[in-house]
Amino acid sequence: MRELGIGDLARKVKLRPSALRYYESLGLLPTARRVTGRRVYPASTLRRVALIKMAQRAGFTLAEIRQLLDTDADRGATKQWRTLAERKIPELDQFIQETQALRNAVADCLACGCMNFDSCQLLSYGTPEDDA
Amino acid sequence: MRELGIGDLARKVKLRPSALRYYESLGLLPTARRVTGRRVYPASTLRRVALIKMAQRAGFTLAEIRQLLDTDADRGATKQWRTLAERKIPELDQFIQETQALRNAVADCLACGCMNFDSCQLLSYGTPEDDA
DNA sequence: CTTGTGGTTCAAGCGCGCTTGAAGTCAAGG
DNA sequence: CCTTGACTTCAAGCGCGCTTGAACCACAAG
Repeated sequence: MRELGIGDLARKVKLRPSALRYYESLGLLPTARRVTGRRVYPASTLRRVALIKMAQRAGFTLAEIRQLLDTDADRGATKQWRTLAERKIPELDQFIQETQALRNAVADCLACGCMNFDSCQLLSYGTPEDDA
Repeated sequence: MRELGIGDLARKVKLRPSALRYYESLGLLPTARRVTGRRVYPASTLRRVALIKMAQRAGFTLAEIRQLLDTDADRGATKQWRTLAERKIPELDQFIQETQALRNAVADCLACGCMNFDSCQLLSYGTPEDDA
């Protein structure tokens, strides 16, 4: 199976066809080949949608993802992508750290037997004593 | 400074006063004490807002965070919070893994000198060969 | 007293990421 | 032939997380 209809693709990537059309309209997916008016996708689209979903989970907006994926492959795009990527890596790092902290906090808090997250004695990070 | 007005609090936590009022309206923050009609917050609110923001970044909805923080501290709430927390920990773990993967992918891709994320030779993960 | 600053409530609006509805096209099956 | 069902386009709608605007209130400085 080297090609997919929009329904098949949607089922595989667990999105609705409408979402895929929406992505196309935003330039997140290249304009699909049409066969008697219907979209037909190459199998490689699976990978692309997987990337989109992953980036999305990591907090990129669809507009940013569009830049990352560089659908139109225009001349300056490579540099654009590099700039965005360089900007995003430290953001991702910080994000990962924070999420780790939250995960551990939740786990510790469960272990300590406290009533709820807010009242847990173990938690102290993240309280801004600092700035004005 | 043990108590804060809404403007002070907003400045410290880097949110707008409107967001704090909104949180209160959702039950995310306890109904603030009023002094001649105006909200006055104890310093502990800083910590609470920090928790809210952290949980939010980790992909919890405000409704879920409300449950985690258990504002109303009702009888069954402790169990509710534990259930939610237990459900969320593996989600957070998976999320962290995925974000790590993305971070590394972006970094590798930058290093490999490819044109863009989609065309990078190094990337192969995340392609669903599996299910129907 | 007046003006300014920063609060209050409430309802409406906005941006994002889709979804839904209306109206139409096409291909296969009974 | 006629239905069924999956698709098409386009515009409008929705839920979330706030923001904004209108109308009002309270205290402080000039």
